[in-house]
Amino acid sequence: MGVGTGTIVGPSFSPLYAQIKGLLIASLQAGEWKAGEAIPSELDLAARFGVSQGTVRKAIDEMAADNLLVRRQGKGTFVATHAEQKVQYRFLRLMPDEGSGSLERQLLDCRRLRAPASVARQLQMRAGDQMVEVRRLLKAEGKPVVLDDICLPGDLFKGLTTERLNQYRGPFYGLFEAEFGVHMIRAQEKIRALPADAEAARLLQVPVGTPLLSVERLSFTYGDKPVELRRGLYHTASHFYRNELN
Amino acid sequence: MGVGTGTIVGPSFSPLYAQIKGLLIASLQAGEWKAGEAIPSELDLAARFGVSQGTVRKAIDEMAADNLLVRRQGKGTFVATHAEQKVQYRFLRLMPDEGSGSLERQLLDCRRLRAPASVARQLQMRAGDQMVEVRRLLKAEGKPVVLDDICLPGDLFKGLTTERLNQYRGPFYGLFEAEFGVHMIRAQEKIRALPADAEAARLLQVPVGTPLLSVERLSFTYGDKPVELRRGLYHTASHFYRNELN
DNA sequence: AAGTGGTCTAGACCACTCT
DNA sequence: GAGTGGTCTAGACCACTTG
Repeated sequence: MGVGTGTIVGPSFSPLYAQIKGLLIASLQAGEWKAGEAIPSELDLAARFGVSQGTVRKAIDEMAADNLLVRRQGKGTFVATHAEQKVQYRFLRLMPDEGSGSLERQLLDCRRLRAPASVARQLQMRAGDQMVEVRRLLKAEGKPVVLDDICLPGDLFKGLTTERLNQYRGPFYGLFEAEFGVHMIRAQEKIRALPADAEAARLLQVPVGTPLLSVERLSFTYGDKPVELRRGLYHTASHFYRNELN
Repeated sequence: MGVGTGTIVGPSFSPLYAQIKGLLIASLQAGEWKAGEAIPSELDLAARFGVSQGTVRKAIDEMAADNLLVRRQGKGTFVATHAEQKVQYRFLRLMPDEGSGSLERQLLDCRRLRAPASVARQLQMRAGDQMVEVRRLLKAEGKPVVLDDICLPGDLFKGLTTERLNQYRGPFYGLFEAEFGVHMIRAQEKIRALPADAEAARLLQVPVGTPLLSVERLSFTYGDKPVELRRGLYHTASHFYRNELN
């Protein structure tokens, strides 16, 4: 196996289960198991890595806590996916004041362009590299609620077109997994209150100057690689952003 | 011990470690160990409950993940507290665009009144029961950034006065633990964008109508009992609300 | 019945803190 | 050196799913 207790000078200690976790993440990253598929059983993995079941278990436990894997008793352990009913819209915190609140999608725009410096920096690209920009509305009962502006690295999303986006049922992140092999596993958001400018006011059908929630999201895939920069404007008259603090 | 595998009709199964966890939470709630104190060692608890160390371990692991306890290798396991440097402002997600961003507190008001119906309902009190209302500003480099309006049940916070609040160093939640034995362990927030009304505009020193982040927080103590309703108005010109999605 | 994840145990040893 | 939490093992048995 080649485990050891860490490097001579290094961060002093890396337990076996953490190393197993690293190997499993590398396999996910390499696409050895695809989104929604089962990974090998704990006993199989224990045999493969030459450790006990308990050690594999602890590695998988952490990955399940990180939402990288999903355990299902009696069935197996599966690669987490955004394309299933249960966790759909995992990253969307918008809730309606009343009602269930299913949202319709309306695509506004999808085009390729050169990344401006500010976007390139956050996505760790070079300024001028190709990127894809998608703009869309989310509507609740016909009324626009969210205006999204999504920036993606061009090299990872080569075949992305308006048609592909319109064909696909379910959230974008499901499409990104299935068609481009890009899994969003983590994101950070910066939230502010801003007045609607002319364009946002027109698209969201509110007066210019209406306070909107500005949600700037940077999403990461395996290895903390940033792969999406998204700016949402939320009209919070009959919806709110829900957050749980622990 | 009286463990068993659950009731005849009930939710079909309750593992030992979950029962241990329940007993430990009950002890916390009863005040057997106070905020910041050490609880007994894993071996002591295993002996007390008549189970193996591993079972106690799993119970404590979950409670540490829930931020109820803090493990410190070589020292022991401690009751989590809001009154220590490391996790200070655990529930405050406001970040400055640049700089470190230490905040000064300015108390505006602290008075007792009868709870209006809307507040009473959320705090599970009866309308007309006594409550305490605290209002305060948070300032960064002299400029007001947050206007908080805090509602607390009167019966739990009997001796709470302007003086006590002003004397105490550190976050309110530290005071609440030390003086009133009330631990906030979880909260949910509803966030909207709203225009500043006349009073908010005056206190936050912004023009009337300026978009503000409205953060409505309901905080819970052990047993999912709501014990604080807080409404914050955040001026997000040079600060933002930070959120991590997993 | 076979295979999966889930629980529980008992014991060994390691890493860290304090005295 | 003694006491604490942290890791790892091996094995038994339970709960759940599928054939």
